[in-house]
Amino acid sequence: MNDKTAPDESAAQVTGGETSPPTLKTIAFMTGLGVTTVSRALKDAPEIGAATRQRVQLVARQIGYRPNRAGVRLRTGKTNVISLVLNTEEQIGGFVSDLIYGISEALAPTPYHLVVTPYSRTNDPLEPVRYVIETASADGVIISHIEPDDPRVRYMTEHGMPFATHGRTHMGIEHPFHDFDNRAYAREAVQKLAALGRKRLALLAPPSNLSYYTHMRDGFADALMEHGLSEVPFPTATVDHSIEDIRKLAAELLLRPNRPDGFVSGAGAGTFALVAGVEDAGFKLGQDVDIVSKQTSKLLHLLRPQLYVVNEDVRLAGAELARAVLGRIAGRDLASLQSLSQPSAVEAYEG
Amino acid sequence: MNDKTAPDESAAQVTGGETSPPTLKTIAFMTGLGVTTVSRALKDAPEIGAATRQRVQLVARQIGYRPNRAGVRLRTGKTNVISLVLNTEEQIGGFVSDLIYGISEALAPTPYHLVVTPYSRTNDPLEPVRYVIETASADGVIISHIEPDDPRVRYMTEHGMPFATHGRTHMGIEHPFHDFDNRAYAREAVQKLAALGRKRLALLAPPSNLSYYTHMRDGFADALMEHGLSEVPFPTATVDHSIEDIRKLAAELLLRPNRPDGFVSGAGAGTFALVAGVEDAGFKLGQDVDIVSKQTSKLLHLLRPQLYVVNEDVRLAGAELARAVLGRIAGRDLASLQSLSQPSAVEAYEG
DNA sequence: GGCAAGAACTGTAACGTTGCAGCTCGATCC
DNA sequence: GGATCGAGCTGCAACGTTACAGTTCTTGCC
Repeated sequence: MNDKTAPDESAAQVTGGETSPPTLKTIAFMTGLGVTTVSRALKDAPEIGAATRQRVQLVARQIGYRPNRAGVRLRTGKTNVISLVLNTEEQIGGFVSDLIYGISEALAPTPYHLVVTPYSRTNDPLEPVRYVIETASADGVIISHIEPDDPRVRYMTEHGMPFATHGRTHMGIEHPFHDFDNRAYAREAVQKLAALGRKRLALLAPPSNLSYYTHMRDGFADALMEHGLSEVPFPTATVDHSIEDIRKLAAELLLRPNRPDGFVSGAGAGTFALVAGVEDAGFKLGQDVDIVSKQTSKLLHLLRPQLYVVNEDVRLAGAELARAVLGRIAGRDLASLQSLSQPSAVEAYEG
Repeated sequence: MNDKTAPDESAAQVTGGETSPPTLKTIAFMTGLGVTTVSRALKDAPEIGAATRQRVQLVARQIGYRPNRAGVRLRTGKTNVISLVLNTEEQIGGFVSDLIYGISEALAPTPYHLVVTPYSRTNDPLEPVRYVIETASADGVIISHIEPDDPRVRYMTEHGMPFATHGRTHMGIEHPFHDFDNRAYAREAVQKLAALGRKRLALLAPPSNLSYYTHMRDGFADALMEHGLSEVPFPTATVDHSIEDIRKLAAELLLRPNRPDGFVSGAGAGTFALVAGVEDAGFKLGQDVDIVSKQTSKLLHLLRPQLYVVNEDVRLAGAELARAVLGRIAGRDLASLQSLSQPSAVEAYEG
């Protein structure tokens, strides 16, 4: 009956010898069915009888069948790959580690693999995204360092590539994202400093081209107004500057006549530099100056217990981003794929 | 002449319309050659005429031909993937980020993609390796957290899977690796403390099941002997313990009668905890106690300028590991695929 | 009894690539 | 002049999968 499938080396699967991984053909041979039937049965197609379906699935499970990724990919174009696009000149810190852990844990129970696609600042940030799309090497993409009008978002939208962004855009394109509410963070931070009696605050802001620069700035400005505080401009420094730069700039700022008595810091590593700068200038933390900082790892209170911290859970962000791209690929409703994580309350050291 | 290849939709490539990526067929049609010839010509096969070869390669370059990964993989089994196996319960810090940057930069000029394969401590560490081998989902593997007798190394060797390890084994199997010379580091660290007049040293060691535990311990012990110093056992703490644990244990240690006056620390994050513990116990860094620590990011001197540090370049390690697996895949000589990175000199703070 | 309908299954072809076994044709040899 | 050779090219088949277009066979209807 099975003139075609029977007499080839699939029989070897059963009779022993070299064990190459089972394929549909193996199962077809074992069950006496056609390859097509097996394929359909494994995907719960309705036109396959319930008994057959169960039988095939049982055999498949028993022999540890796993669809061949290359076969599926060649036939259907589905790669089962999510590409994480990373800037390899990322600032210091465990940020990226946690993001990757979060993503890969979320992908673990799915058939998706995580591929890291790097680019360096010298390259066009669009380059890796173009590569993924041109070579169709992933079903979905995750990007970070989002700008309000982000060319990558435009490009992927135009080319129908599902993606999720770690940060929000403001360009009239709706898309999946996850973001930390930096506006709320800045407000909380200012409120804390106000409660401590601080009057003249400076902001160690993100790079001004990124979306969350605006969010953080807005929250900062709003809260200043609300509490009747004034801002000491700290314009040239951003969390992306080198440690040495931030340190020097902070020290200089504190030696000016109208020195700040409080800082809001947008990133943990920047805070290390900020503290050093404050102390270089001869001021004492918790006495002359207070600092509220975000952190992604829990080291700041070991640096100086006088710091006030808000924790940002990047691992969670990774998991949310993974869920968001997968949801997009599955065609789920956009609203459920956009999430904003609220800052925890400002924490003082409790030793 | 070309009854088979000519009249299909490959023509559409040239005439415009929907642009699906070019394949061998496209080039075959454009050059008037057979698909096989084009394939051979692109790999510089000797049986293709020099003129034809150049012509084909020119056309391929012009239209931006890229081999279809799924096609190649299905046909040859070659995945062009390197899998990085990671423990998602990794200690804090940018360690993994840097490793990934190093690897992906080294892979960038090659056709290889980097896939991150996670596992958590609760799982069998062999599981991800088995997965990669059973599904043949990578051409090479990179693993870290190496044990002297590592089951993953044995497994991959037995199954002929190329790999490189971040750390050395001692099990009679030669394989590619990159390692930081933790023995030399510990010796340098002890020497520094001896020069500072310290007499009773404690070691914040790696987890005792890992290879570099032994290396660091040996270097530590050798140098103690050499300089006539004594060890204060600090047995329960390892760099993998939580920050709170290390902190508490360090404080306790310092309140014992025979307290240490110097520490050698095996990891940056551990040093944060160590410093806190020392200060909890009421001792002063640089006065009552000195600490020499490894670090992978440059934050320790901002934590306390009194610390002595040795830098470990993890990005370099990543690049070396990538080179090592690729070399193994290419069948290169083992000796050239094993590298040991020497610690930089101990650095004091220069503010 | 003949026929239509549908349930359950099937083979073929194709995705893009490469190993293999050819084929053609001009040059060389005896 | 016919056989031989090799350079240069070719089509076929296969890797594992799935869309598509059937093919059987049972069942129910008139």
